[in-house]
Amino acid sequence: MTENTTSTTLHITCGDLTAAHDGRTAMVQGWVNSARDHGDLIFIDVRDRFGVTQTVFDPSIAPEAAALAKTLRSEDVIRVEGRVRRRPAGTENQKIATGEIELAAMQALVLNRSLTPPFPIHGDGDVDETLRMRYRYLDLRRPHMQRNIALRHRAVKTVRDYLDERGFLEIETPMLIKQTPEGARDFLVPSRLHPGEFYALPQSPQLFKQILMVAGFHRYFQIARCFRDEASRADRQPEFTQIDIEMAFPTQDQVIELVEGMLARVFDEALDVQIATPFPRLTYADAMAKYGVDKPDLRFGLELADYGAAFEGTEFKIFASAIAAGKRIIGFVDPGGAARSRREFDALVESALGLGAKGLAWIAFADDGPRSSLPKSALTPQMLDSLTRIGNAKPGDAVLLVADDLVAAQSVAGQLRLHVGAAKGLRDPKRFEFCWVLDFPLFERDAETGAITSMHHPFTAPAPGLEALDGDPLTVRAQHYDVVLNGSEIGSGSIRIHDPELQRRVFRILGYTDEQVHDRFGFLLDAFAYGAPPHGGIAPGVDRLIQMMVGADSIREVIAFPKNQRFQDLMIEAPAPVPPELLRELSLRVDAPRSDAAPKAKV
RNA sequence: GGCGCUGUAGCUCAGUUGGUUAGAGCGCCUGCCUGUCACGCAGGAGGUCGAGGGUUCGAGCCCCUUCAGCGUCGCCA
Repeated sequence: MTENTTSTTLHITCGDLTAAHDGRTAMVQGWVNSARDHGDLIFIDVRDRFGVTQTVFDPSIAPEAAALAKTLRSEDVIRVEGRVRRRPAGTENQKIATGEIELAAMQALVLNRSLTPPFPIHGDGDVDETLRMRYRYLDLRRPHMQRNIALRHRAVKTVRDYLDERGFLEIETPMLIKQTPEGARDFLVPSRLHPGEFYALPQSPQLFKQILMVAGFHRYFQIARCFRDEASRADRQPEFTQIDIEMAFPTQDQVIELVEGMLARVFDEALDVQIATPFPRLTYADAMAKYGVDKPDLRFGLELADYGAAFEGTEFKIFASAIAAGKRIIGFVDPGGAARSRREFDALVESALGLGAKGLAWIAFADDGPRSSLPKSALTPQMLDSLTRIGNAKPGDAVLLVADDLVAAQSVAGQLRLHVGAAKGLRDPKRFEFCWVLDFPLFERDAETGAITSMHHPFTAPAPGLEALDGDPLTVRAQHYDVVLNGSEIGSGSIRIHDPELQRRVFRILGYTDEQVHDRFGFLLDAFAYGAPPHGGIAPGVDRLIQMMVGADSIREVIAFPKNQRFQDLMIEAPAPVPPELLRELSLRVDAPRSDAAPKAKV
């Protein structure tokens, strides 16, 4: 048929063929989206990435083509050539961009037949995810996945343009690097040439991007694949992508402004959504006090407050003893909450217990007088007055309170805030509220071992005022910044340490021996000895950002070939055993149950 | 590793207190149909109720074990 195609035939995609081509001879190629056989008139909708074109087959005009059309089924791949014409008046389809015209088929060719797909391709109905993974090529053909992947492309393209315009160089860093004991579990790659030795896949290009600053590249970025062998989640995958950024001689504000501009442009160009800059900035302490988390969801208020003062001298024994024990009473105002029934409050209490609360106290300021989970005798007028003033509660509101150690109380109250906010429909996925969280502690104490560890990583520079390092390390602030969107951390960065002596001091505080430091980070300290510029950067995560932009429930919806919760690729069936010869070549012996003893999931 | 939810036709699901031959919509197959667009109409095929065991006269339903998927906690510098 190609031979028969004259030079005047327009080769065009299904999305591009419009009324502007009325009267022309044209050819479209694509998949059968749907077939409507009316006997002596057959409509075949041809679909490609760009749209759908209705082709019409009339046996009295093109009998061969019409006979072929009768055999077409969903997802067959076809080529149709004919004349473009306006649809008869009244039969236009307003729902699609190409609905004014149709292609009157003269010739048709089946390029490939398709089996009946295991799930519908047109339409975005729910399908079992195992099945979607197994047939990912069909899943990706579906409209919402095509949209998600295209939007991801547009967003990443915008990032590249934006950073290129600002003098950033895109530089690749190695995937085969050295295992270090810090952080997440590494994926290992055995070395054939060095029997018994292993590479690790990078958890991030952190050290390399700092080395690139020492190397004088000044501004670096990379759309970097990172690997972490930790448990999977709806918003986590064993391999994921970051926009890895590093700059020489930056101030914290410069990094922040760069990222704000980048995100604003990405939302504009990929989503046509305007976001306001600069983003609000909170300190870590403020975020914890007002929202109970270091990644606050600013789409709604319900801010936390310390209600301890209202219970000074209370007769309510639980709170009295909590206060005596130095615990805190943290909670928030639930607007209109006085309308909740007893049953609804009980459900809230259950939710709080599920979140780890020891209990939940509630006081409802109802029109006919206060109701409360507290004993009536405990509800003194002063207490009620004090309660309303602390959170600025109004008649008809309720106050929800948990008592615990500061950290636990904030955490539970913060989660309950999200729970109540979600129940009130305040977590609108179409709204995008960014903020920065600053002034993180540099160190924290490991809850299990009691050891001092880096809150983020050991290369983060402490805030100016180094004398603090000589005192209690836990009081030292970090030049660290997190960018947060709707309650999710979407990027984390810092000004780095560039002074080898300071870096050694931090390692010492973390309890590393000189030998450990030399073994793991010797090359970095060596590099710093040759004129390392002050530097810093950030690494926004691509997957979660795109997930939020498209409003998807899972990161897997914006990754072309994701893995399941057990890190399997169900399409290619990875991981898989390898032939014994390969293992021998790698000097490896497998000590695991035979793979046929525990058969893999088959779909 | 813990906990939770789910598993019934190719897909999405219903299935009452344990009781006749397990249903619906979509899809698939056959036929009819000249303006549909998720075309319509008529007919048809299609089931290891995730798997194994148990209780019972009788199990999709109850019990035990197990597998799988997802969610979540631990974990993720």
